[in-house]
Amino acid sequence: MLKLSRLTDYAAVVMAQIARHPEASHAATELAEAVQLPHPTVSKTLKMLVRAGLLVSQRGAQGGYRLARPASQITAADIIAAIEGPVAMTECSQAEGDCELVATCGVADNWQRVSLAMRTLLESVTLAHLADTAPIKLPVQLPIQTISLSAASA
Amino acid sequence: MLKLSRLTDYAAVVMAQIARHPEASHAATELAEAVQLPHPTVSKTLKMLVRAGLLVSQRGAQGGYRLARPASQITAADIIAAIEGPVAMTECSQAEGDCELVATCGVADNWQRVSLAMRTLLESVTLAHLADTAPIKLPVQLPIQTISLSAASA
DNA sequence: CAATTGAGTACCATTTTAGTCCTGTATAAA
DNA sequence: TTTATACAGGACTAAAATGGTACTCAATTG
Repeated sequence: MLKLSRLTDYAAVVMAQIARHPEASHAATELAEAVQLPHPTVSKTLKMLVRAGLLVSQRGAQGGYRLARPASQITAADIIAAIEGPVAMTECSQAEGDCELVATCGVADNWQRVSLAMRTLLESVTLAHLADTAPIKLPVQLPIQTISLSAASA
Repeated sequence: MLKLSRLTDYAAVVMAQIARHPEASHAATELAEAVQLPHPTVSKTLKMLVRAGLLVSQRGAQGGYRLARPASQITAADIIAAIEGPVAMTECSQAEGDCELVATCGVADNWQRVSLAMRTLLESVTLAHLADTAPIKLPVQLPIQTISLSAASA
């Protein structure tokens, strides 16, 4: 289904929750209650987000998590990458790209273009958009024509 | 990584292979050799593609598989859906949509919009594009602004 | 120093995915 | 009509990813 993993889903929800109160520090326990998810799982997710540089953590009493930068500067692609690794539709879309079938494959180039277009789409959606309870209104203005399937230099 | 499953990847490769010789009937064995993949796996993939209506099969001697319609009328989304089910980024993006967290989630609507934009993107890429050994040149002209994040009626 | 809260690690259960095999059935050609 | 070819369907197994839990350590505050 080309679905996000459940943890990624959680991550988005939690990030949105934090983004709605950007001033405060949010303890894992508090967040877990707010989003109605098991505490250890939320905690795990938060740690991944810290490691990816999307959140900063403060230990000790009165500690908790805060956004590392404004919600408008955190993208859906960032969140997905934090949990699942870089957005890439196929083996060969990744940097390492050690697929032994490249010779007989014949679709690698084109998949990579599609993959790039998807990444661009996801990079155009910010946490501020996601956290907004009202449906997003802004036109994204994706320059998809120039990116997706013509001369991509990847 | 928001990655395609390996079977989906195979499906795309096999479909492209068939698309390059649309006149002939292609036996599973022949295709397996052409793309250098284990025969039973290719066979399984082919069966799924038939069930999804993307291929038609012919039993008996000289039988095999052919495209059910021109390559230009089969999309990447079709192929993905044939193997993985409908393209949907989150639980709640699907028709059934029985996620109990909708209340506390707060990002469902917006994820659905993103999901829809991705689906549109994948629907704009045809098998003819994928099968083309040269990088795709055509501008896709996705009307993404009107679809992705503004008033979607889903 | 004690209470709070995050960090790290290891582990287990479940689910999904991938791959194989076997038996049945339709078709075409000899 | 017989035989070889080739798809159909389903059952089964193995492997991997995923999700979830538990436990211990480290840091900060008061």
